[in-house]
Amino acid sequence: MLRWVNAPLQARSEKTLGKILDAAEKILLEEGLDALTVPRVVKESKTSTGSFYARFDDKMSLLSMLHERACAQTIATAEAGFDPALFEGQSTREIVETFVAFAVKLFGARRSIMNSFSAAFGTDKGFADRRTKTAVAIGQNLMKLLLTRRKDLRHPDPQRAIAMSLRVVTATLEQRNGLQRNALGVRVADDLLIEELGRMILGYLGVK
Amino acid sequence: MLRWVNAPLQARSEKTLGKILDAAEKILLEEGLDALTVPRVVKESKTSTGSFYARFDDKMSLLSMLHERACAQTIATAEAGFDPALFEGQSTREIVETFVAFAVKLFGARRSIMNSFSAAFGTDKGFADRRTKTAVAIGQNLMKLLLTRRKDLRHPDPQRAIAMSLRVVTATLEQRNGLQRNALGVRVADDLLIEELGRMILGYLGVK
DNA sequence: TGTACATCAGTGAACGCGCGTTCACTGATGTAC
DNA sequence: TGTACATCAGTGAACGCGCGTTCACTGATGTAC
Repeated sequence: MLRWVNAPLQARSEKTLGKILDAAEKILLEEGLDALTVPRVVKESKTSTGSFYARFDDKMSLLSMLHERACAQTIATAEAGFDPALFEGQSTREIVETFVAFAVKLFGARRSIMNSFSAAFGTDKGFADRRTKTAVAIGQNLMKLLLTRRKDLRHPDPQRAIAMSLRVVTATLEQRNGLQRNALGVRVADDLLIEELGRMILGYLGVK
Repeated sequence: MLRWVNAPLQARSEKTLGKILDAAEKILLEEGLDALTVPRVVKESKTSTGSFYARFDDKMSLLSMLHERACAQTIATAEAGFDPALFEGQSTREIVETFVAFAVKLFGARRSIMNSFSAAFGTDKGFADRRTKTAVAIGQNLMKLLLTRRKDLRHPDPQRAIAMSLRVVTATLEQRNGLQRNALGVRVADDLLIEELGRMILGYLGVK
């Protein structure tokens, strides 16, 4: 599973690995990918360069591991959150509204680590593959949930429409994060964004 | 206007400046911001480090100038393309469809230079300001055009809806560019994207 | 339980590299008389 | 028109810096008998 690290064999080094990962994640979250240098991680985690390279083959291994963790967590969240059993008795409209609100909160609460990796996507095969895998997994879960309400969707091709909806919602939220609080002059409030995105997606899917 | 360059006084240096800008733009377009180093620009433009620093105070000045040019070009394009006079006699539906198709082509043809700058947005005030200014300008022009058809829009707050539509369309296309050809496993074809985005926005605005 | 030794873990100075930038210099252009 | 000189333009070696990474070393832990 954790293929790119040299697995720790003693509790001591397990702890060091944890400290390194925590520090790296913190730096990534607070200051972005550019600030994530090995000297910085080492300093922040109160370890040493040698310890770092005893755990990771190179800097890329650290990035891969962080990305893998973030992807796995995201997939797990989607699987749990989109479980059809959770929505029994609720209207399709409510499902869509819940999905939108959930997405807004997820992207808004703290900038996802995911966003920090975007710079690496063009270059590296591993990152692109992991990102695709994650997107597909989320898509499949949302799809599975919404297709149980297929008869409530008036869009001629519900499957395509669901994929498109996911794409549009995540893109809008990602962009909003990137722009920091400045898109069209003002940062739109969460409530308003949820309302408008909800309206848009409900209309697009043709929810009765 | 070109505030951050030391203006060339002879035709000779004007030409050198042009070569530097062309090379920089090419590198940015083809290989992204990371590849844009001063040694690289100097080599590609067949000039020299000294020439570079005779024109630009520092590397940031080059980036600012490229960004300024791209923003100005984008604003000019929006002003020309969203001129209400161009759409006389056309239905509101056609306007929206034209807008979406135009946006897809614009982002798709060649990755906009704009996307290359996203990494610098968080850090630098100048970039953020310029980007905001550009977004506002595009928004105002689209707004001016669509508000001439206000009575055709059923959305309770057309102004807000237009701003939201612009945001969603650009975000979706930006994300598509970033993901390179890999979003939900497959890159959606232009035609299909135009169709679905068009359907979504038409429905959202409530075009009759 | 105690001792010897192999392995694991941790340290931090040092290296090579490519970056942004400077600078001493040579050559081209414009200006004054 | 010709000459002298100031200024503009261009060159490329060299500098300092921070990065990713290596390595020789010390200390801690586990294992064998």
